[in-house]
Amino acid sequence: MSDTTLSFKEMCERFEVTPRTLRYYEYIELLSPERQGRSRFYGAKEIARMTLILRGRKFGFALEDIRQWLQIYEKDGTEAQMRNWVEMADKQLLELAEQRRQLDEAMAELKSLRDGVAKELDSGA
Amino acid sequence: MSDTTLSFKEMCERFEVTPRTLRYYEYIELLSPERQGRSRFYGAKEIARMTLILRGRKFGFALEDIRQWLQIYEKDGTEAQMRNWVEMADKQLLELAEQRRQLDEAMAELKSLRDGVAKELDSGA
DNA sequence: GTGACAATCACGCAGCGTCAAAGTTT
DNA sequence: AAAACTTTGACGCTGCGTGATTGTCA
Repeated sequence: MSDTTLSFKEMCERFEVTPRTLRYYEYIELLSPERQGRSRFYGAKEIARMTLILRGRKFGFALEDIRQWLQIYEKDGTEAQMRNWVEMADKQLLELAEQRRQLDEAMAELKSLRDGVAKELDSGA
Repeated sequence: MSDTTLSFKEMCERFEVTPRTLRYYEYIELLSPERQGRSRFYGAKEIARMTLILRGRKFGFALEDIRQWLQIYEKDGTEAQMRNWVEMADKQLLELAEQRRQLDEAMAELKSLRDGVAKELDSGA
C-alpha cells in the first residue's frame, strides 16, 4: 500500500519471478514478509533481501550460500565476516573463471564441428 | 572380453563416470548394452554413443536433446537431418555466447563488489 | 454472484549421489 | 569362505513448474 510496501503480486512483477518462487523463498526462510491474514506484504527490508538474493543467483551462488550473505549484510559485517565474504567471493570468482574456460572450449569445439558438417553439405550435396 | 567390448566397470573408468550414471543412461534408453545374465557389456556402438553423449553434455545440451543427435549420427545423416543438426548447433552456439556474456557481467560485478569490501577492510580496519 | 487473485498441499522434472540389501563369481 | 563386484530398488538433492482444490475480497 505505502511506497515501500509491496503486495505479493507487485513483488512478482518487480523482480520478474513467479509466485512459486516467492513462496519457495519464504518456505526456506530467505524471506519473511508480514502476513495480514493470508496476505503477504513485503517491506523495504524484504525488498532489499530479495535484491541481494537475485544478485547472488546471478553470480551462481546456491541459495544456501546466499543465506550466509544476507546475515552478513544485515549485521553490516563484523570484520571477520567481511574477510570471510571476500574469501567466498574469491572462490566464486575462480569457479566462474573456470566455467568461462570450459564454455570457451565447448564453443570452439562445437563451432568447428558445425563448420565441418556445413562444408560437407556445401560440397557433397 | 574382446578389444572392443568393455565391462561395466571398464566403461566407468574409460569415461570417468560413476556406475549410477551408466545405469541412468540405460534407464532413459540412451545406452543399451548387451546383457549376459545380469552383466552388462558395451560394444563399439555403445562406446561411440557414450562418446557422443559426453560431448553433448560438454556443450550444455540436455540429455533429451542429445537423444536427437544420436539418431542423426547413427543414420549417418540424410541431408535434411544434417541441415537440421547445423541449425541446432547454431542455436546452441548463440545460447552459449549469451551465457558467456552473462558470465562476464557477473564476474565483473562480483569483482568490483569484492574489491570494494577489501578496500573497506584495508582502510577502516 | 462473478471474477480475479490468493492460499495450501503435493507431485513432477533433470541428473545423478548415496545408501541398503541382496545376489554372483571373468 | 571371504573379497570383490554387480544387481535392483528407492529416497535425497536444488530450484522451482504445474496442477488441483479451496478460500477470500472487491
